[in-house]
Amino acid sequence: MDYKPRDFEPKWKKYWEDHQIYKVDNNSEQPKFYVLDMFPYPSGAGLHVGHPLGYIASDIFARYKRMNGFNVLHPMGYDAFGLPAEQYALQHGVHPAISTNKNIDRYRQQLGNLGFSFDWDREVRTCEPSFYKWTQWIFLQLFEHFYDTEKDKAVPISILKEHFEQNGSQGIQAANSESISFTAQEWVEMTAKEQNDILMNYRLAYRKLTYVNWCEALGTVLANDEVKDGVSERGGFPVERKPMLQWSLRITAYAERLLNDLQDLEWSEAMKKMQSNWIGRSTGAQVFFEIEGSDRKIEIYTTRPDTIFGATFMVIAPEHDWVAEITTPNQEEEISQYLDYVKSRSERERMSETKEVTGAFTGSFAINPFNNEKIPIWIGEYVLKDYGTGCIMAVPADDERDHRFAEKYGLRIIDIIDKSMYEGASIEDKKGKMINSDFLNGMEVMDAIQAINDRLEEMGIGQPQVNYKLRDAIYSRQRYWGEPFPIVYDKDGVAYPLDISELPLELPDSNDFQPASGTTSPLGRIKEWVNLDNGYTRETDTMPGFAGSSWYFLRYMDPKNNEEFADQKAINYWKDVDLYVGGTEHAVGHLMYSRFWHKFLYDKGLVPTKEPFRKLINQGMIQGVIEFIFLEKQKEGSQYRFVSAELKETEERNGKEFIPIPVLVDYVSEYGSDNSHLDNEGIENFIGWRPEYNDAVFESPSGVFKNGNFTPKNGAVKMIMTTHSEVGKMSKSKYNVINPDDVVEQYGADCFRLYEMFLGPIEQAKPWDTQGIDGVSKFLRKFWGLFFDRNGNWLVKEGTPSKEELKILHTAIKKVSDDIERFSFNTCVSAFMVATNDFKKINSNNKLILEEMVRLIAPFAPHLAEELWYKLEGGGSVHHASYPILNEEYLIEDSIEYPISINGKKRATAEFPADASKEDLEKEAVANQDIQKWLEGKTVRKVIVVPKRMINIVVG
RNA sequence: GCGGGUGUGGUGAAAUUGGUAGACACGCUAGACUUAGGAUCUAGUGCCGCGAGGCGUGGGGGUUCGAGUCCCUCCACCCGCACCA
Repeated sequence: MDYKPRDFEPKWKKYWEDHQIYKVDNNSEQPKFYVLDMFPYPSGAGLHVGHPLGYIASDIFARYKRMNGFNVLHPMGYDAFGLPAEQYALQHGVHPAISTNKNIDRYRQQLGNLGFSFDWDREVRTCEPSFYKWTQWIFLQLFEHFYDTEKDKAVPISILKEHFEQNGSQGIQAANSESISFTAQEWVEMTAKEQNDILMNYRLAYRKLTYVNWCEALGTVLANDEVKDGVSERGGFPVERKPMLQWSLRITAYAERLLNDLQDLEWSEAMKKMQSNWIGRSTGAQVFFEIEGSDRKIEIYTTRPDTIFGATFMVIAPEHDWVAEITTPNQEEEISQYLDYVKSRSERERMSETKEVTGAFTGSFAINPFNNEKIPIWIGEYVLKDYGTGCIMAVPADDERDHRFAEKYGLRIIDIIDKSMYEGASIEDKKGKMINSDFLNGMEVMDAIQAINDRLEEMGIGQPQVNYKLRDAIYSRQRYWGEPFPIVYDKDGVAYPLDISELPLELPDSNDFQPASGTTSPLGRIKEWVNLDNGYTRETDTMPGFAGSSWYFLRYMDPKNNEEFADQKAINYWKDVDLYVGGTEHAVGHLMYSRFWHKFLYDKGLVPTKEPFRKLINQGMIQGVIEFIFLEKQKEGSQYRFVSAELKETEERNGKEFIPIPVLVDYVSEYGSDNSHLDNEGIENFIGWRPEYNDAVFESPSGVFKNGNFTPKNGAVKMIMTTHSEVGKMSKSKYNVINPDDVVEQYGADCFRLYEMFLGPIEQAKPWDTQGIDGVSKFLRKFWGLFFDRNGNWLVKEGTPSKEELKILHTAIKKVSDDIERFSFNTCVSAFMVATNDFKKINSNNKLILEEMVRLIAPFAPHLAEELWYKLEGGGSVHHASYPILNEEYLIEDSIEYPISINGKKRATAEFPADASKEDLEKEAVANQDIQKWLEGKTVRKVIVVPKRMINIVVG
């Protein structure tokens, strides 16, 4: 009987489901282990072979831990709200709820195909009211808290109110958007609206007029991490900066903790670096400058306060609040022209054209507090409104951008640092001796920074300050498909939270979910939902895609709870995620927000750990091969002409232009190789798929193909239309998606699992290669062949295993266990191959040995293992059996083959008893026949013996 | 520009603490079996060389009895960030 996975894989899937083999209990005496995958967006394209890579790895690990006596939480769910799901729904003209559910069903079926050990009873969907009730609830908790910078934790807003009533803003230590001061008396006399506005300045979830990333094409604002290179991450649409009244989360309050706690995480250095760069901590100083003819002082932030004597001008951001105020009448024209220019530029242009500095003079001057010199104040695009104070003192001698600006506008440059004693030091290195700097002269830069900071504080015009690049997270989206905000407004616009009894606030059903091109959200159009009987109105924006994913991992612990986001007992049992597997693309989005929410819940005593994800593994992308043929650029109405890759090369040199057209990989022969091409049949298929090219001419060195007729050249027997291959992301638009279902259909789920692992290290990107899978399939048949001969006869024999059999087995146990622990799954697979080959060689069919082998392979090939376990044991599930235990005794060798080297080059090998003494080995090695001829005429100076490893003879 | 990573046969890769480089596969070559082969089995397969032997982990240099592994330096590619004051 041959290995036929199709015969038994479905049977066991059903068995596992019927018998709830993977059900997880929260009440267990066993130690816990939480293995989590980043849950997928159920997009319309379905899963491709890249998605399961991480799921397979985590499933193997979960199964391994389970067999080792852990109570393993290994759940799966769907990140079903947010832009991708909604864009799909819009494109296909169906309601997002319907398309999302359809996509989920497809994902569920595809995932089910692969034999994962998920406890499906714990499935979560972020778009279900029972789930987002608690997303809304956590949002309200954020709304009801502020960040106490003294206690360094979140504290209820009621405490803040009490403080204001008694002391006003005096002595308040809280993270805020801007510093405000008022007395207790003033507070008490304020209207509800005024008080509310002040509280908004402190809430962890707050509403404020901010410059946001507005994406017209998507009809919504986006968070910073959703914008890449000035365009939206989803769809690549232009993004502009625009002031809007939006909800934000005060993640910046947690910046320091988010940075510091990275240190204890078992994440890759790259991942930690990405996060710490995103947080972007810098230390410097805040300095106030007087403005000539005004009693206001302008605040700047600098990391180089020591260079203040070289500050010959100031630059403030064009969006800075004070621009109008400090612009003098005769500069108004110029400034307003410049502002128009800035406005006309897209975010994209602003980011890509950074070499050219631009600006305009406001006409005002600041006063250098140390020498009373007048410093002209300019506005310039290169100063960002969001960072620091939106205003800098420019030191052209010590900053490249300031230098360019000064050169362009003819501003003064004063050298303030002598770097002559530091060869190769760059303009921005903090090295050198201060010159032209009054009381700082002669000091080293680092000392000067200290000295000037002290002086600033003495004079009361500044102080050391820490700054972060991290921005608060914009939390409003002007879209339909998201969690509604549990917020209502009175007629003054004061925001009130809904009571928990009113949660979930369900998303109203509507077929009018198109995003508006202006700034109103689709929900705003549902008047009966927005307007309440008491005259209050609802918030019409929805929450962003990252809302649900910021806490979903906690919900799996107790997914059906309707009283709490999860039962405290469950949370205290499962605590945190021990192993989290997912892609690097979430480095600064999801992973940052989750850590932030988790820390907030930690402050509230609702979770027992500071960090949600202890260990993180980033699976590499499985890339697809994209195949192109080339369409000649042509005049309107003329015939389509395609050429092969070679022809394109030559014709391009003659000035012709071509457009690469992707071809379905199914039509390409030998795809991914140097010889990838379309043959006659391939071209017919291509035309069938793209009928608009029905009459096109196809040309290659092998001939011409047109209307089904092939005219050969150079004696060719068929059309060879060479394609151009590229390796890239698998995507529907590139027609290079491989569906795991097809692979499972052909080879079986176990083979698919094993092959994806065998492909290479889990963290590495690698192209999908259709050829290699045969090797794994062959291995599975060989493994099966240890149990059955080709006629289906049972080969397994009872008896005492031989020493040799035990050695092969335990070598495999050691290798596989060690390699699972270090997430080296590709080498596990090769260890199985080695063991199988070895057993085959000695015709081993011992039952005790094979039982162990079946348990060893169970996490990798769960169906095969279950089938063989059933044949061996007659019942029970191998997945409830224990993992094989290594007995080192079986690995001990009687004799060892030593390599013998001369001056480090291997010249011979020889077998010696394992317990041979160093002296004997030395003597024997030198006496070795093969070695002797190398020693002729040489003197042996030294012999190095590393027991059980090697022998090296040093000659001179 | 800054930060991180990678570089090993024709290909995917292995080598866990400095100790036989290329395990395990794919591919390729030859052979066996077979009505057939895109099935199976056997042998071979880093490169150069008939051979003895030499060379070999991106290049160059160093430490060491011994370096893919450690140090210095240069190069290439990939990823992330990028006017952050």
